[in-house]
Amino acid sequence: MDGEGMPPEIPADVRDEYEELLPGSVDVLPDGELVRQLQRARSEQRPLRVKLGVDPTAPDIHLGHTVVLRKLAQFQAFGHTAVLIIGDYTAKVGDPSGRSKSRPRLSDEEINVNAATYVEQAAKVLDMDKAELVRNGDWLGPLRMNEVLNLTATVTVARMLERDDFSRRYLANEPVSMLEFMYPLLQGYDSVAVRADIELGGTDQKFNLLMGRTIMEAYGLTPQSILTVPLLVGTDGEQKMSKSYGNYIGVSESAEEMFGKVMSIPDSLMVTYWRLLTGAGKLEVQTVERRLAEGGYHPAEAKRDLAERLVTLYHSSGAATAARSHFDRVFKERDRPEIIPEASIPSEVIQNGSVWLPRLLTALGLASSNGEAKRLIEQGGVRLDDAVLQDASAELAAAELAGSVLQVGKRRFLRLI
RNA sequence: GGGGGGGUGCCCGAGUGGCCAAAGGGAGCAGACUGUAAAUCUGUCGGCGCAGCCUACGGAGGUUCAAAUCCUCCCCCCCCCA
Repeated sequence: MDGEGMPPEIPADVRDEYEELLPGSVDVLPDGELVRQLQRARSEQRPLRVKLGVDPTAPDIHLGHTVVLRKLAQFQAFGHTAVLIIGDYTAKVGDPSGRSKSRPRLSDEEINVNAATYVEQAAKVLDMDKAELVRNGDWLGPLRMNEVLNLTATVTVARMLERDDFSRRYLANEPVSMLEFMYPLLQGYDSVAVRADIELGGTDQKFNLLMGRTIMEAYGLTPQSILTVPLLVGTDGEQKMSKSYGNYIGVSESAEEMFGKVMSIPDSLMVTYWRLLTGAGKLEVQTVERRLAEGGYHPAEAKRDLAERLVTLYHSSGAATAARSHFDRVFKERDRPEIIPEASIPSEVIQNGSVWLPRLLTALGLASSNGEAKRLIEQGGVRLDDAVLQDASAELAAAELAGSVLQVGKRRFLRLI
């Protein structure tokens, strides 16, 4: 994971740069090309154009996206140009990478909304003032049929089927649409359009990134080199972080939420998160790893530190400290949080001055149906002022509920007013 | 264009006329244990104030006392041949 195949001789003038950019990458291809580009940039006194394409397919950026954004920010820090492509057009095609199914195609409105929040959230990691921000609809939209045909002529079906997920689906008798075949071609054309020197992406993008080289060459350009970063495993510890798997931590989530989600990751993921998400140097990560291995650092404590660090990054150190004490209070001491959201009892659930508990829970959004609410109650998951309620048929006097704290599960609290 | 296979709950998948709100697994949710970790165990897992009713097995009709299961038409996916 730390840059295999490091060329034996790194010229002194770019060594620092190279040794900072390489860690945290998986593939840097072709061999030695990055070093040559860094040197060329230096001798020609021009920054490298470093491309990153993101498709606004979901409204939020999560920590998984930040891995590659951080890498891009590193290039920025060395004076190179970050070219951030919002794939408004490709979002409509839907990248099938790593998926067993084709994605649903999005509407223009969804894409625009998503694109706006993406840029806003990417700014938490990237210096957007220095970045070049473009939308690929600007050049993909106006393409004429004959230009598209020229593009498709650059690649063979056999080459397409080299892509792992295409061939897997093909062999499993699952559909692969022609539209999906277009995706790598369009992404490659983006590289032509922005004259990319380097393209970054997750490891699942390797094929697409390499396709960019083929296509740039076909268009008479110097092919980009590529750098891939690891895919971040989500909070479930199993699958890559993704909104659709529900295992993500969004960069715009509240400090408390973020802290809690980090605490819920499996221990085995801690060091990886430390390495990929915090910006901590190699040495620091190694120290954490060693202390954990030696047993002098309790994993729960290490995870708190990790959570605090991440919250600091996306909120502030004050918010992080507060989130930490909130966490300890609620989950370690099993106490109530200091700040509990308030809600009034909806009038429609009150009948003759009393409320049927399941209906109350549903009305307040603490359960999705009366049936689920009953289940929660019967299983001892509902408390009123710290007392477990187990009678799902209970009728409570509405007047007496005011001021009480309703708790569902371990973490959902609501004060009734 | 011809022939064959298939579409089941969030996902995988069993089920070929009643015992089917549909086996089993996974995910989720709640509980126990704990460090909101892992592993494990228990319960639950369409809706309805629920011994009943409603909605559901790609869609629409039909046969039947009774259909996820049988028939007709349609839609979608895959394979083989052309």
